[in-house]
Amino acid sequence: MSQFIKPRAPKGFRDFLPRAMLRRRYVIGCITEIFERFGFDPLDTPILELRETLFGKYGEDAEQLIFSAQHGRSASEPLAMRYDLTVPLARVVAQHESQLHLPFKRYHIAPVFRGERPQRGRYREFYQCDADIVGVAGVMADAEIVIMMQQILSRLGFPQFVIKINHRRLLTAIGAFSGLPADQLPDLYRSVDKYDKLGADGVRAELAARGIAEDAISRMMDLLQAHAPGTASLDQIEDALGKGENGLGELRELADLLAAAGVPAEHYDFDFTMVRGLGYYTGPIFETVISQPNLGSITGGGRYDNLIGMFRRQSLPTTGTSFGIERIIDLLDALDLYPAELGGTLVQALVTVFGADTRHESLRIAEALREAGINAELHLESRKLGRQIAYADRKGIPLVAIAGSEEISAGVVKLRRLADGYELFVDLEDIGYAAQALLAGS
RNA sequence: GUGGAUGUAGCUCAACGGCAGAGCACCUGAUUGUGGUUCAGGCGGUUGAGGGUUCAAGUCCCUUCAUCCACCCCA
Repeated sequence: MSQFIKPRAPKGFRDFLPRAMLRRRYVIGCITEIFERFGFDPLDTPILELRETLFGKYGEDAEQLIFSAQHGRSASEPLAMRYDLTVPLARVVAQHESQLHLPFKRYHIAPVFRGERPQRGRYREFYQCDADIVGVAGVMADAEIVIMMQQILSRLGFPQFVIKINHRRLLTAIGAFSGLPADQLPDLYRSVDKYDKLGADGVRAELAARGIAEDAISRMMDLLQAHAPGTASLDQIEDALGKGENGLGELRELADLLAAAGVPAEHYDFDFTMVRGLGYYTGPIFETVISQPNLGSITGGGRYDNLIGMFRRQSLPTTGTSFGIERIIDLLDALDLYPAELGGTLVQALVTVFGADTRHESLRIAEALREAGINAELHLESRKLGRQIAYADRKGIPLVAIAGSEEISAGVVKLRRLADGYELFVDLEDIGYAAQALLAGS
């Protein structure tokens, strides 16, 4: 035993066996389909970026989680593994702008890496599914992102979900209104973000612990907790803050557009206690939380108009969202929301082999099935028939094609459907059609 | 990074400081051309690793590694 290396993936990194892979492919397929339906085109970028591309974008804490990736003998270019897909997007836009047409709408589904301590729903390598619109400053772009989020979450079959919407400028305005110094805004964000977990009193306590004045706390808590159906909560805030560059106008416009697009009112909600952690957001922000099994947020996004300016003289307005497919998959697992036909294998038919004298015929059967578009696996060893059928059964292959000496001398193939044991004989030239019919359940 | 819990067969878990076990899975046969049920048999372990206490350690102590949970942070 000790001569073997203990088989183990690195901490926070996972293998995906076929059954899990099929589920991932299903989820990614649903999301991709709707991204494309909304006019987004695919983009991919290297897993490694120059260290200087990533650093200075995420904040000090996050930077400590970036994996560096050095090759032993070429230390000339300091490299790091990508931490998200947003900074690579900004780099690509700045680098290839002559080849892109604005507005640039791209989606990007790829693994990213963070050196966090792993936990359920949190890994060191995980996929992000991002869709972003570069070059549009107006709320139409934000509205399209939210409309698309709503369609994807519905498509995945979540019975109930709420997209929380807030606005970064509104949070800033509330802070200013309450008399909070600008340099304490990050403290405000961090504490308010825990509202769901700590409750109003917990947030008050934490703000106080951060050294924020009592009267400022109570003034802003009243505003942050404003909650009323539809745009009524916006009215409450406006009564206190008045009109101005506080994001309220954009949120009203957003509500108007969502309603016009037919987004059901129960699927979105203005929630002034929702804060996105990342510092680069500048406008409307979005987040979806599903609370049944609590795995944290499954989507996150918003407007970040200044990020591209890190790579380019003039920035470009950008808005977008990210789907956390690892958590979505964990939720679909828990709620069992996969379509029934999603099994453990893609193989639709197993072609049995009796022995050396019949294997030519088995090869021809497999080929006939494949020509008919059926995923056919040829049994590569001539074990006894019961073993071969048992193999198909355990693997979840629905059909077995049998051609022993009896069938061969009669010029036919026997097809057996394992679900109900139904069998029929067909000519080789009809096998594709017959197999299709059996798979369809007739 | 901080705190807590847990590591025994491929998997889920038992075993008072006293011979390491069960269920499931796997393999073989009953059934030489028919799976899922049943029956019989079989394979499978340096109890995560290292050290200590003891006549004796899976069990107690220390160290270390890993996993899970909470915090921090996030998808």
